[in-house]
Amino acid sequence: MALKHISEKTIGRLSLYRRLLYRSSLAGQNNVYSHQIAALSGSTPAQVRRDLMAIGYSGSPNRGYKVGELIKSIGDFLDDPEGMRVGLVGVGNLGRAILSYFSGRRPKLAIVAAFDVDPNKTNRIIHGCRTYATSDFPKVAKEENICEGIITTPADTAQATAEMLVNAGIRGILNFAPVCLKVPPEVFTADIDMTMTLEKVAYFARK
Amino acid sequence: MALKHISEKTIGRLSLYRRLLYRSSLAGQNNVYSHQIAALSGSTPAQVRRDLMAIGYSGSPNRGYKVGELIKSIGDFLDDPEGMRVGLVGVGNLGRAILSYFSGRRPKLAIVAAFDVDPNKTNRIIHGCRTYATSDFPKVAKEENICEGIITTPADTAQATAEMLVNAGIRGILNFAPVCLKVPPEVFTADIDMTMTLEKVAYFARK
DNA sequence: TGTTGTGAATCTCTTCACAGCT
DNA sequence: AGCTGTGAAGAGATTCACAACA
Repeated sequence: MALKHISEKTIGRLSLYRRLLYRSSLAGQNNVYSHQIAALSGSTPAQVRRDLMAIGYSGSPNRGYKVGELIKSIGDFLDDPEGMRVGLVGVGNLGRAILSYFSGRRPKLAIVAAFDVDPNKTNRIIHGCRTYATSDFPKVAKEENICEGIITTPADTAQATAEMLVNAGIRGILNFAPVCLKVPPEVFTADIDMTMTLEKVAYFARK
Repeated sequence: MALKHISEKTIGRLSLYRRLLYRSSLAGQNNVYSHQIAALSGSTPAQVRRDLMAIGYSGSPNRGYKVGELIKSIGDFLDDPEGMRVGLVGVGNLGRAILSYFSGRRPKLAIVAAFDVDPNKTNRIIHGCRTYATSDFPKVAKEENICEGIITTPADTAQATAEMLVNAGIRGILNFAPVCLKVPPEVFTADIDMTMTLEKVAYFARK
Protein backbone atom coordinates (compact mmCIF):
# COMPACT_ATOMS: atom_id res chain seq x y z
CA MET A 1 0.00 0.00 0.00
CA ALA A 2 1.29 3.39 -1.00
CA LEU A 3 2.54 5.65 1.75
CA LYS A 4 1.31 8.72 -0.07
CA HIS A 5 -0.23 11.13 2.37
CA ILE A 6 -4.00 10.95 2.55
CA SER A 7 -5.81 14.10 3.54
CA GLU A 8 -8.01 14.56 6.57
CA LYS A 9 -10.94 15.27 4.32
CA THR A 10 -10.54 12.01 2.45
CA ILE A 11 -10.33 10.06 5.71
CA GLY A 12 -13.50 11.75 6.91
CA ARG A 13 -15.36 10.91 3.73
CA LEU A 14 -14.19 7.29 3.79
CA SER A 15 -15.61 6.98 7.30
CA LEU A 16 -18.88 8.42 6.04
CA TYR A 17 -18.99 6.18 2.97
CA ARG A 18 -18.49 3.11 5.11
CA ARG A 19 -21.37 3.99 7.40
CA LEU A 20 -23.71 4.71 4.50
CA LEU A 21 -22.66 1.54 2.70
CA TYR A 22 -23.33 -0.44 5.81
CA ARG A 23 -26.91 0.79 5.74
CA SER A 24 -27.18 -0.13 2.06
CA SER A 25 -25.84 -3.61 2.70
CA LEU A 26 -28.40 -4.14 5.46
CA ALA A 27 -31.04 -3.16 2.91
CA GLY A 28 -29.76 -5.99 0.70
CA GLN A 29 -27.74 -4.03 -1.85
CA ASN A 30 -24.74 -5.94 -3.25
CA ASN A 31 -23.27 -3.60 -5.84
CA VAL A 32 -22.94 0.14 -5.88
CA TYR A 33 -21.81 2.81 -8.34
CA SER A 34 -19.79 5.86 -7.48
CA HIS A 35 -22.73 8.09 -8.37
CA GLN A 36 -24.88 6.27 -5.82
CA ILE A 37 -22.32 6.72 -3.06
CA ALA A 38 -22.06 10.34 -4.12
CA ALA A 39 -25.82 10.84 -3.80
CA LEU A 40 -25.89 9.25 -0.36
CA SER A 41 -22.93 11.23 0.92
CA GLY A 42 -23.62 14.59 -0.69
CA SER A 43 -20.47 14.32 -2.78
CA THR A 44 -19.69 13.86 -6.49
CA PRO A 45 -18.93 10.66 -8.41
CA ALA A 46 -15.44 11.85 -9.29
CA GLN A 47 -14.73 12.67 -5.67
CA VAL A 48 -15.84 9.22 -4.57
CA ARG A 49 -13.67 7.49 -7.12
CA ARG A 50 -10.68 9.62 -6.12
CA ASP A 51 -11.21 8.74 -2.47
CA LEU A 52 -11.45 5.03 -3.24
CA MET A 53 -8.26 5.28 -5.31
CA ALA A 54 -6.54 6.35 -2.11
CA ILE A 55 -7.23 3.05 -0.40
CA GLY A 56 -6.43 1.07 -3.52
CA TYR A 57 -9.80 -0.56 -3.93
CA SER A 58 -10.89 -1.15 -7.50
CA GLY A 59 -14.36 -1.67 -8.83
CA SER A 60 -15.31 -3.00 -12.21
CA PRO A 61 -16.73 -1.02 -15.09
CA ASN A 62 -20.38 -1.96 -15.57
CA ARG A 63 -20.66 -3.49 -12.10
CA GLY A 64 -19.34 -0.71 -9.90
CA TYR A 65 -18.14 -1.73 -6.46
CA LYS A 66 -19.09 -4.74 -4.34
CA VAL A 67 -20.65 -3.34 -1.20
CA GLY A 68 -19.36 -5.95 1.24
CA GLU A 69 -15.82 -5.92 -0.13
CA LEU A 70 -15.73 -2.15 -0.14
CA ILE A 71 -16.88 -1.92 3.48
CA LYS A 72 -14.16 -4.37 4.42
CA SER A 73 -11.50 -2.51 2.46
CA ILE A 74 -12.35 0.77 4.12
CA GLY A 75 -12.29 -0.97 7.48
CA ASP A 76 -8.88 -2.53 6.78
CA PHE A 77 -7.63 0.90 5.94
CA LEU A 78 -9.19 2.96 8.71
CA ASP A 79 -9.37 0.63 11.68
CA ASP A 80 -6.58 -0.47 13.93
CA PRO A 81 -6.58 -4.29 13.71
CA GLU A 82 -6.23 -4.47 17.50
CA GLY A 83 -9.08 -2.04 18.02
CA MET A 84 -8.75 1.38 19.53
CA ARG A 85 -9.65 2.11 23.14
CA VAL A 86 -10.92 5.51 24.12
CA GLY A 87 -11.19 7.37 27.44
CA LEU A 88 -13.58 10.27 28.03
CA VAL A 89 -12.80 13.04 30.52
CA GLY A 90 -15.66 15.16 31.85
CA VAL A 91 -18.86 13.36 32.74
CA GLY A 92 -21.22 16.34 32.51
CA ASN A 93 -24.33 16.52 30.37
CA LEU A 94 -22.36 16.42 27.16
CA GLY A 95 -20.01 13.70 28.32
CA ARG A 96 -22.89 11.44 29.35
CA ALA A 97 -24.67 12.05 26.04
CA ILE A 98 -21.53 11.03 24.18
CA LEU A 99 -21.13 7.90 26.29
CA SER A 100 -24.68 7.00 25.39
CA TYR A 101 -24.17 7.87 21.72
CA PHE A 102 -21.16 5.58 21.28
CA SER A 103 -22.24 2.88 23.69
CA GLY A 104 -21.86 -0.55 22.12
CA ARG A 105 -21.75 0.88 18.65
CA ARG A 106 -18.40 -0.10 17.21
CA PRO A 107 -16.30 -2.83 18.80
CA LYS A 108 -13.10 -1.58 17.15
CA LEU A 109 -13.49 1.89 18.60
CA ALA A 110 -15.05 1.88 22.05
CA ILE A 111 -15.10 4.23 25.01
CA VAL A 112 -13.84 1.97 27.77
CA ALA A 113 -13.55 4.40 30.68
CA ALA A 114 -14.82 7.82 31.75
CA PHE A 115 -13.30 10.27 34.20
CA ASP A 116 -14.44 13.20 36.30
CA VAL A 117 -13.14 15.30 39.16
CA ASP A 118 -16.50 15.21 40.96
CA PRO A 119 -16.56 12.27 43.43
CA ASN A 120 -20.33 12.01 42.96
CA LYS A 121 -19.76 10.98 39.37
CA THR A 122 -17.02 8.42 39.91
CA ASN A 123 -17.12 4.70 40.67
CA ARG A 124 -20.28 4.20 38.72
CA ILE A 125 -21.42 2.63 35.50
CA ILE A 126 -22.89 5.23 33.16
CA HIS A 127 -24.33 4.05 29.85
CA GLY A 128 -22.31 0.89 30.22
CA CYS A 129 -19.06 2.66 30.98
CA ARG A 130 -17.19 2.67 34.29
CA THR A 131 -16.25 6.06 35.73
CA TYR A 132 -13.05 6.93 37.62
CA ALA A 133 -11.50 9.93 39.29
CA THR A 134 -9.68 12.09 36.74
CA SER A 135 -6.50 11.77 38.78
CA ASP A 136 -6.55 8.03 38.11
CA PHE A 137 -6.35 8.56 34.36
CA PRO A 138 -2.66 7.61 33.91
CA LYS A 139 -3.08 4.36 35.87
CA VAL A 140 -6.34 3.34 34.20
CA ALA A 141 -5.05 4.36 30.76
CA LYS A 142 -2.16 1.96 31.19
CA GLU A 143 -4.32 -0.88 32.54
CA GLU A 144 -6.98 -0.48 29.89
CA ASN A 145 -4.56 0.33 27.07
CA ILE A 146 -6.29 3.59 26.22
CA CYS A 147 -4.72 5.54 23.36
CA GLU A 148 -7.33 8.10 22.42
CA GLY A 149 -9.07 10.71 24.58
CA ILE A 150 -12.29 12.69 24.40
CA ILE A 151 -12.38 15.99 26.30
CA THR A 152 -15.78 17.16 27.47
CA THR A 153 -14.62 19.21 30.44
CA PRO A 154 -15.38 22.91 30.90
CA ALA A 155 -13.25 25.27 28.82
CA ASP A 156 -11.02 26.40 31.67
CA THR A 157 -9.75 22.92 32.51
CA ALA A 158 -9.48 21.60 28.96
CA GLN A 159 -5.85 22.56 28.40
CA ALA A 160 -4.69 21.01 31.68
CA THR A 161 -6.68 17.89 30.84
CA ALA A 162 -5.08 17.69 27.43
CA GLU A 163 -1.61 17.91 28.96
CA MET A 164 -2.45 15.14 31.38
CA LEU A 165 -3.67 12.95 28.51
CA VAL A 166 -0.52 13.63 26.53
CA ASN A 167 1.69 12.80 29.52
CA ALA A 168 -0.23 9.57 29.92
CA GLY A 169 0.76 8.61 26.39
CA ILE A 170 -2.43 9.39 24.51
CA ARG A 171 -1.92 9.83 20.75
CA GLY A 172 -5.18 11.43 19.65
CA ILE A 173 -7.70 13.79 21.21
CA LEU A 174 -11.24 14.64 20.27
CA ASN A 175 -11.97 17.98 21.91
CA PHE A 176 -15.44 19.36 22.59
CA ALA A 177 -14.30 22.21 24.83
CA PRO A 178 -14.45 25.63 23.16
CA VAL A 179 -10.72 26.32 23.25
CA CYS A 180 -7.77 25.44 21.02
CA LEU A 181 -5.57 22.89 22.68
CA LYS A 182 -1.81 23.22 22.53
CA VAL A 183 -0.29 19.78 22.24
CA PRO A 184 2.95 18.40 20.79
CA PRO A 185 2.82 17.87 17.02
CA GLU A 186 2.85 14.07 17.28
CA VAL A 187 -0.51 14.15 19.05
CA PHE A 188 -3.42 14.53 16.66
CA THR A 189 -6.37 16.62 17.78
CA ALA A 190 -9.76 17.35 16.24
CA ASP A 191 -12.18 19.90 17.59
CA ILE A 192 -15.93 19.71 17.54
CA ASP A 193 -16.98 23.28 18.08
CA MET A 194 -20.75 23.35 18.39
CA THR A 195 -20.96 27.08 19.05
CA MET A 196 -18.95 27.89 15.98
CA THR A 197 -21.02 25.58 13.82
CA LEU A 198 -24.29 26.96 15.13
CA GLU A 199 -23.12 30.50 14.39
CA LYS A 200 -22.03 29.48 10.93
CA VAL A 201 -25.47 28.07 10.20
CA ALA A 202 -27.06 31.24 11.54
CA TYR A 203 -24.90 33.37 9.26
CA PHE A 204 -25.55 31.43 6.08
CA ALA A 205 -29.22 30.94 6.88
CA ARG A 206 -29.79 34.62 6.20
CA LYS A 207 -28.65 35.56 2.65
CA MET B 1 -19.84 46.62 2.67
CA ALA B 2 -18.59 44.49 -0.19
CA LEU B 3 -20.78 41.62 -1.31
CA LYS B 4 -17.79 39.49 -2.11
CA HIS B 5 -18.43 35.94 -1.08
CA ILE B 6 -16.92 34.95 2.23
CA SER B 7 -16.03 31.33 2.70
CA GLU B 8 -17.46 28.99 5.29
CA LYS B 9 -14.02 28.57 6.77
CA THR B 10 -13.54 32.28 7.27
CA ILE B 11 -16.95 32.58 8.95
CA GLY B 12 -16.04 29.72 11.25
CA ARG B 13 -12.75 31.30 12.21
CA LEU B 14 -14.34 34.69 12.83
CA SER B 15 -16.74 33.03 15.25
CA LEU B 16 -13.78 31.42 16.98
CA TYR B 17 -11.76 34.66 17.10
CA ARG B 18 -14.66 36.46 18.69
CA ARG B 19 -15.01 33.91 21.43
CA LEU B 20 -11.31 33.91 22.19
CA LEU B 21 -11.15 37.71 22.13
CA TYR B 22 -14.03 37.83 24.55
CA ARG B 23 -11.99 35.82 27.00
CA SER B 24 -9.02 38.15 26.47
CA SER B 25 -11.16 41.20 27.07
CA LEU B 26 -12.46 39.73 30.32
CA ALA B 27 -8.85 39.27 31.31
CA GLY B 28 -8.35 43.01 30.78
CA GLN B 29 -6.59 43.03 27.44
CA ASN B 30 -7.32 46.11 25.31
CA ASN B 31 -5.15 45.67 22.24
CA VAL B 32 -4.22 42.58 20.32
CA TYR B 33 -1.91 41.70 17.43
CA SER B 34 -2.69 39.28 14.64
CA HIS B 35 0.03 36.95 15.87
CA GLN B 36 -1.63 36.78 19.28
CA ILE B 37 -5.00 35.91 17.79
CA ALA B 38 -3.21 33.35 15.66
CA ALA B 39 -1.61 31.74 18.69
CA LEU B 40 -4.93 31.54 20.52
CA SER B 41 -6.81 30.12 17.58
CA GLY B 42 -4.19 27.78 16.16
CA SER B 43 -3.96 29.81 12.98
CA THR B 44 -1.32 32.05 11.36
CA PRO B 45 -0.95 35.83 11.52
CA ALA B 46 -1.48 36.19 7.78
CA GLN B 47 -4.62 34.11 7.96
CA VAL B 48 -6.01 36.23 10.76
CA ARG B 49 -5.33 39.47 8.89
CA ARG B 50 -6.97 38.07 5.77
CA ASP B 51 -10.05 37.05 7.73
CA LEU B 52 -10.33 40.48 9.32
CA MET B 53 -9.99 42.07 5.88
CA ALA B 54 -13.17 40.24 4.94
CA ILE B 55 -15.22 42.11 7.50
CA GLY B 56 -13.51 45.40 6.73
CA TYR B 57 -12.09 46.00 10.18
CA SER B 58 -8.75 47.78 10.23
CA GLY B 59 -6.20 47.84 12.96
CA SER B 60 -3.28 50.18 13.30
CA PRO B 61 0.34 49.38 12.71
CA ASN B 62 2.16 49.37 16.03
CA ARG B 63 -1.06 49.06 18.04
CA GLY B 64 -2.72 46.08 16.43
CA TYR B 65 -6.46 45.80 16.92
CA LYS B 66 -8.64 47.15 19.69
CA VAL B 67 -10.19 44.13 21.38
CA GLY B 68 -13.57 45.67 22.18
CA GLU B 69 -14.04 47.22 18.76
CA LEU B 70 -13.01 44.04 17.02
CA ILE B 71 -15.46 41.93 19.01
CA LYS B 72 -18.20 44.37 18.10
CA SER B 73 -17.22 44.41 14.41
CA ILE B 74 -17.30 40.63 14.21
CA GLY B 75 -20.66 40.67 15.97
CA ASP B 76 -22.08 43.24 13.56
CA PHE B 77 -20.95 41.06 10.73
CA LEU B 78 -22.00 37.64 12.01
CA ASP B 79 -25.08 38.27 14.09
CA ASP B 80 -28.54 39.01 12.92
CA PRO B 81 -29.43 42.38 14.51
CA GLU B 82 -32.86 40.99 15.46
CA GLY B 83 -31.29 37.90 16.98
CA MET B 84 -31.76 34.38 15.65
CA ARG B 85 -34.19 31.96 17.24
CA VAL B 86 -33.49 28.25 17.12
CA GLY B 87 -35.64 25.15 17.56
CA LEU B 88 -34.25 21.74 18.50
CA VAL B 89 -35.91 18.50 17.41
CA GLY B 90 -35.15 15.31 19.31
CA VAL B 91 -34.95 15.54 23.08
CA GLY B 92 -32.83 12.43 23.70
CA ASN B 93 -29.57 12.34 25.60
CA LEU B 94 -27.75 14.39 22.99
CA GLY B 95 -30.59 16.86 22.54
CA ARG B 96 -30.78 17.52 26.27
CA ALA B 97 -27.01 17.97 26.49
CA ILE B 98 -27.15 20.54 23.71
CA LEU B 99 -30.00 22.39 25.39
CA SER B 100 -27.88 22.56 28.50
CA TYR B 101 -24.78 23.57 26.54
CA PHE B 102 -26.42 26.57 24.85
CA SER B 103 -28.72 27.51 27.70
CA GLY B 104 -28.54 31.24 28.39
CA ARG B 105 -25.26 31.55 26.60
CA ARG B 106 -25.83 33.96 23.76
CA PRO B 107 -28.90 36.18 23.65
CA LYS B 108 -28.60 36.75 19.90
CA LEU B 109 -28.67 33.05 19.16
CA ALA B 110 -30.88 31.11 21.55
CA ILE B 111 -32.69 27.79 21.49
CA VAL B 112 -36.24 28.89 22.27
CA ALA B 113 -38.14 25.61 21.85
CA ALA B 114 -37.50 21.87 21.77
CA PHE B 115 -39.57 19.12 20.17
CA ASP B 116 -40.02 15.37 20.52
CA VAL B 117 -42.44 12.70 19.39
CA ASP B 118 -42.46 11.05 22.83
CA PRO B 119 -45.35 12.47 24.92
CA ASN B 120 -43.30 11.83 28.07
CA LYS B 121 -40.82 14.45 26.91
CA THR B 122 -43.24 17.18 25.88
CA ASN B 123 -44.87 20.01 27.82
CA ARG B 124 -41.93 20.39 30.13
CA ILE B 125 -39.14 22.82 30.77
CA ILE B 126 -35.76 21.19 30.16
CA HIS B 127 -32.65 23.24 30.88
CA GLY B 128 -34.77 26.35 30.66
CA CYS B 129 -36.38 25.43 27.36
CA ARG B 130 -40.03 24.51 26.80
CA THR B 131 -40.71 21.23 24.97
CA TYR B 132 -43.51 20.57 22.48
CA ALA B 133 -44.79 17.71 20.36
CA THR B 134 -42.84 17.49 17.11
CA SER B 135 -46.12 17.74 15.18
CA ASP B 136 -46.59 21.23 16.64
CA PHE B 137 -43.38 22.46 15.09
CA PRO B 138 -44.94 24.51 12.26
CA LYS B 139 -47.30 26.31 14.62
CA VAL B 140 -44.69 27.00 17.30
CA ALA B 141 -42.09 28.00 14.71
CA LYS B 142 -44.44 30.68 13.44
CA GLU B 143 -45.40 31.90 16.92
CA GLU B 144 -41.83 31.96 18.17
CA ASN B 145 -40.33 33.19 14.91
CA ILE B 146 -37.90 30.29 14.69
CA CYS B 147 -35.68 30.30 11.62
CA GLU B 148 -32.95 27.79 12.43
CA GLY B 149 -33.26 24.13 13.44
CA ILE B 150 -31.08 21.60 15.23
CA ILE B 151 -31.71 17.95 14.46
CA THR B 152 -30.83 15.47 17.21
CA THR B 153 -33.28 12.75 16.25
CA PRO B 154 -32.28 9.16 15.41
CA ALA B 155 -30.84 8.67 11.94
CA ASP B 156 -33.94 7.08 10.46
CA THR B 157 -36.21 10.04 11.15
CA ALA B 158 -33.69 12.80 10.41
CA GLN B 159 -34.60 13.24 6.73
CA ALA B 160 -38.33 13.45 7.45
CA THR B 161 -37.60 15.92 10.23
CA ALA B 162 -35.50 18.05 7.89
CA GLU B 163 -38.30 18.15 5.35
CA MET B 164 -40.74 19.24 8.00
CA LEU B 165 -38.39 22.02 9.10
CA VAL B 166 -37.96 23.20 5.53
CA ASN B 167 -41.73 23.22 4.96
CA ALA B 168 -42.11 25.26 8.13
CA GLY B 169 -39.84 27.88 6.59
CA ILE B 170 -36.59 27.17 8.39
CA ARG B 171 -33.53 28.56 6.58
CA GLY B 172 -30.67 26.76 8.30
CA ILE B 173 -30.17 23.35 9.89
CA LEU B 174 -27.51 22.04 12.23
CA ASN B 175 -27.62 18.26 11.91
CA PHE B 176 -26.24 15.80 14.44
CA ALA B 177 -27.85 12.72 12.92
CA PRO B 178 -25.39 10.48 11.04
CA VAL B 179 -26.99 10.90 7.62
CA CYS B 180 -26.69 13.45 4.83
CA LEU B 181 -29.82 15.52 4.60
CA LYS B 182 -31.31 16.37 1.22
CA VAL B 183 -32.72 19.86 1.36
CA PRO B 184 -33.34 22.59 -1.23
CA PRO B 185 -30.27 24.65 -2.05
CA GLU B 186 -31.56 27.80 -0.36
CA VAL B 187 -31.50 26.01 2.99
CA PHE B 188 -28.04 25.90 4.55
CA THR B 189 -27.07 22.80 6.48
CA ALA B 190 -24.03 21.89 8.54
CA ASP B 191 -23.34 18.44 9.91
CA ILE B 192 -21.65 17.57 13.15
CA ASP B 193 -20.62 13.98 12.64
CA MET B 194 -19.15 12.74 15.89
CA THR B 195 -18.57 9.20 14.65
CA MET B 196 -16.67 10.42 11.64
CA THR B 197 -14.55 12.75 13.72
CA LEU B 198 -13.77 10.07 16.29
CA GLU B 199 -12.70 7.69 13.52
CA LYS B 200 -10.56 10.39 11.98
CA VAL B 201 -8.76 10.95 15.26
CA ALA B 202 -8.27 7.21 15.64
CA TYR B 203 -6.74 6.99 12.17
CA PHE B 204 -4.30 9.86 12.59
CA ALA B 205 -3.44 8.89 16.15
CA ARG B 206 -1.57 5.87 14.82
CA LYS B 207 1.11 6.98 12.33
C1' DT C 1 -24.16 1.91 -23.46
C1' DG C 2 -22.57 3.17 -18.94
C1' DT C 3 -19.11 2.52 -15.86
C1' DT C 4 -14.17 2.93 -13.69
C1' DG C 5 -9.45 5.05 -13.12
C1' DT C 6 -6.75 8.99 -13.72
C1' DG C 7 -3.91 12.92 -16.01
C1' DA C 8 -4.81 17.59 -16.62
C1' DA C 9 -7.26 21.73 -15.71
C1' DT C 10 -9.60 24.46 -12.53
C1' DC C 11 -10.90 26.31 -8.45
C1' DT C 12 -10.21 27.50 -3.57
C1' DC C 13 -7.54 28.40 0.30
C1' DT C 14 -3.22 29.56 2.53
C1' DT C 15 1.21 31.58 2.81
C1' DC C 16 4.78 34.69 1.27
C1' DA C 17 6.73 38.98 0.96
C1' DC C 18 6.89 43.64 1.08
C1' DA C 19 5.16 48.58 0.77
C1' DG C 20 3.34 51.80 3.94
C1' DC C 21 2.48 53.33 8.39
C1' DT C 22 3.32 54.74 13.36
C1' DA D 1 11.63 48.30 14.91
C1' DG D 2 7.47 45.96 14.33
C1' DC D 3 3.11 46.03 12.91
C1' DT D 4 -0.94 46.03 9.20
C1' DG D 5 -3.01 45.36 4.51
C1' DT D 6 -2.66 43.08 0.32
C1' DG D 7 -0.96 41.58 -4.50
C1' DA D 8 1.20 37.58 -6.02
C1' DA D 9 2.80 32.98 -5.53
C1' DG D 10 2.11 28.51 -3.84
C1' DA D 11 -0.30 24.45 -2.12
C1' DG D 12 -4.19 21.69 -1.90
C1' DA D 13 -8.65 20.02 -3.18
C1' DT D 14 -12.12 19.31 -6.63
C1' DT D 15 -13.87 18.70 -11.12
C1' DC D 16 -13.32 17.78 -16.00
C1' DA D 17 -12.83 14.82 -19.63
C1' DC D 18 -11.58 10.83 -21.76
C1' DA D 19 -9.19 6.24 -22.56
C1' DA D 20 -10.04 1.56 -21.28
C1' DC D 21 -13.15 -1.78 -20.24
C1' DA D 22 -17.31 -5.15 -19.75
